Amino acid sequence: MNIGEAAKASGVSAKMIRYYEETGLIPKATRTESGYRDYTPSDVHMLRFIRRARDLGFAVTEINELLGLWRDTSRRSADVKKIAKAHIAELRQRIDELEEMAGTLQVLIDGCSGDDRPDCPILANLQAPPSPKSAGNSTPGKGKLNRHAERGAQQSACCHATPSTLKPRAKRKPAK
Amino acid sequence: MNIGEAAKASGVSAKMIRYYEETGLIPKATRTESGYRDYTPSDVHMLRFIRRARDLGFAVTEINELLGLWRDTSRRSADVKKIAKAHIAELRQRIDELEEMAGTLQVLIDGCSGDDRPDCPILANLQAPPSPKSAGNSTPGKGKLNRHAERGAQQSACCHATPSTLKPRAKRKPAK
DNA sequence: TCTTGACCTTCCCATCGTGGGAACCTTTAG
DNA sequence: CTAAAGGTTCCCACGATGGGAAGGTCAAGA
Repeated sequence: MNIGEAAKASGVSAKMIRYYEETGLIPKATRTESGYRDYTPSDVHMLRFIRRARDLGFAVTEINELLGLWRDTSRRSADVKKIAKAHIAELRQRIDELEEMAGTLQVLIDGCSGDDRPDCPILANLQAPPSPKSAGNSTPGKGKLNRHAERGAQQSACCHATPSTLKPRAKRKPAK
Repeated sequence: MNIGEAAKASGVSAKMIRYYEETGLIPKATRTESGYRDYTPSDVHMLRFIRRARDLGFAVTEINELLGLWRDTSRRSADVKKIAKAHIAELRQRIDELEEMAGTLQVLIDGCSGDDRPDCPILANLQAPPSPKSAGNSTPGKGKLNRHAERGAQQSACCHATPSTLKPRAKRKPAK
């Protein structure tokens, strides 16, 4: 079947299928004489696996590891569990961060009259947030929340014969 | 003071200060004779406002609206509250999505022995997730979680004299 | 005075996963 | 035979941020 049909059957868009192929997450599809990609039901199965993993929030690099284990019938479930646990920890961390934001914001919203008057605790807080907690905190600029946190953990030193580096295409140095 | 000092004093990196200026979130800084950007304590105040709003998860477009209200001393607090409420709704939605992921994943993790055997409910679920809920669901490919959801809500039709479009540099629409 | 190092400037690139769209080729239905 | 639908590659954009190169500026110490 062609890419459009595979997309419909798997829930992964044609664009993303090409992208996954390009980055090496999935093997290169075979081609028809005219150059169209051709997919088997087995390929669709794999795409659905990927789709589901994305729905659970796994990053593509993590999915790459999961796919390796999926294909390896002599895998140890401990390895799978380890990845899943690392991922859920990340999810919970993000949840915590968002909840901290939401909690603070809710307090401010509750304190805002929301009428025609200009006075607003929301703006007041943005303008001059109180020191985070307890007394004696005199370094207001240091308490970073690290909201968009720690995304640099790419190099997972995995090594199941990592596909083709899993890095998006070229980077043609302009030879300026 | 120069950009490095302003960065230190506000908690916003020099890179981001230049970016905010470029996108029109903040007005263009005055320059010294030699071309260095020059900041007043008032500018730093504004940068701290931005920093705090980012810490609460507000997107730059939302901060743009908040800044407009902040500067407008005859604002209505209702307008501020509206923005904050819209934002908290978004936060809670993201939290819900993440919690759904984490919940599902936790169940799978709990069911995984995590030993040397290959059998693993995590992989099994990725491979063939059960129908979302109740019986009779025969359209397994349709239940999108919409994880990276609805990000297209840019056009907020705000109109407090939006700075310089707030879009990062060029966009040269090919005049189609 | 000269040097050095720290800082500034602009400009480009990368991230991550996804979509939009142009330009062009192939398949299929009418 | 033609037109539409859908395939192909290639480039661009998003959002917010960081890295870094090439070159100018400033301040402190020899």
